[in-house]
Amino acid sequence: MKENNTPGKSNVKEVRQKAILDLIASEKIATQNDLSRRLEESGFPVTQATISRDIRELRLVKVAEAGGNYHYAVGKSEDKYQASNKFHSIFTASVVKIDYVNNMVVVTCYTGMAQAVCACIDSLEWQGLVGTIAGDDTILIITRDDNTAKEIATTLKSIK
Amino acid sequence: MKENNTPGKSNVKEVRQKAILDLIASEKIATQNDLSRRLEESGFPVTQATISRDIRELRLVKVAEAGGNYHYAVGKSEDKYQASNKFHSIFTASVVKIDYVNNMVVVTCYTGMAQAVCACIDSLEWQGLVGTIAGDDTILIITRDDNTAKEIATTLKSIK
DNA sequence: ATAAAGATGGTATAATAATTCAATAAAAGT
DNA sequence: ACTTTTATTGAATTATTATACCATCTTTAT
Repeated sequence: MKENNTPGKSNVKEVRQKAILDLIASEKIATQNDLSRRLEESGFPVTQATISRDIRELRLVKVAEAGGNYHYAVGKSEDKYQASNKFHSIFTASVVKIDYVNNMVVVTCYTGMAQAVCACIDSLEWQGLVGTIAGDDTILIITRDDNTAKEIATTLKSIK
Repeated sequence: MKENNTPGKSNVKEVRQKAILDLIASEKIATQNDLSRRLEESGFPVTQATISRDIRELRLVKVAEAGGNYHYAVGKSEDKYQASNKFHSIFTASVVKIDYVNNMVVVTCYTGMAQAVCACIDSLEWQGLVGTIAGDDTILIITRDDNTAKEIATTLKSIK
């Protein structure tokens, strides 16, 4: 396990991905090679392959604009996530236990926190997630299939 | 100039593009070739080139999902309904997510908004809609049959 | 009716993006 | 320390997507 949380570490990838977000926000980037060039100018010499992977992780999309040009942009769900960036702190502060069975995930929270945590989970717009119900201290997540439930549970556990 | 407004004409391209929107709303399409195959099954035999052009015109985007797969989706700015009517503003301001399974549609809203959104949906007097139940942030719509659920979900998504 | 102009879509190919494979380095476990 | 695991990345390659070019069809104008 690497778990690069070390405060003193440079964490190249994360910084580069922030730079990518800045770049696509401030100018029209049409291709990954364009992005590669601009990144190099900003001090991040990386190849197209790495950019492809960054774009996947950042959930960026390539949209057509009038006139037949294309540019990269942040996807729908990413906007909402940024709007409520408190996901992580609410989540870690409130979640007690995560378990799953069949196509359901049960998230146990401290009393009164389930609604807030559930809103956080909803904001992620998980694919394969059919719906969520939150009581006072428990959230039920219903997924499309058993495997998705497992994946969501695993991911939530990794956040916690 | 062609301007195919002729009422009696079939207008292949437009119908095909609607079919594309339906397809990407109801299943996960990863590549244009996938889409080509599914379209052919639906009675629209077209090549990848045409799909590339349709995707540009429809402003569709390819997004990454957790697990490293990709799928096509409608872009952010693809709102079709007029901004002025009450339904639209309440709906877009409150609805977070729409999904369906079997003969049920689940509409997820920001906390506290589900009742208001549900009233909007009820006001449409959808035929094939059996009943609705709204909690604080989730609406369950029960339909007569599976296909109606799909249709309602697709239409609601196109509004959002 | 014939011509001109625009639209549509296929074929082939160019351009772009995703992935496989291997190398390296950093962490974690023993 | 040393072995193992995991993360990150580039080079090369494969896969996917966009487009240049051409043919065909529809509409509009003459």
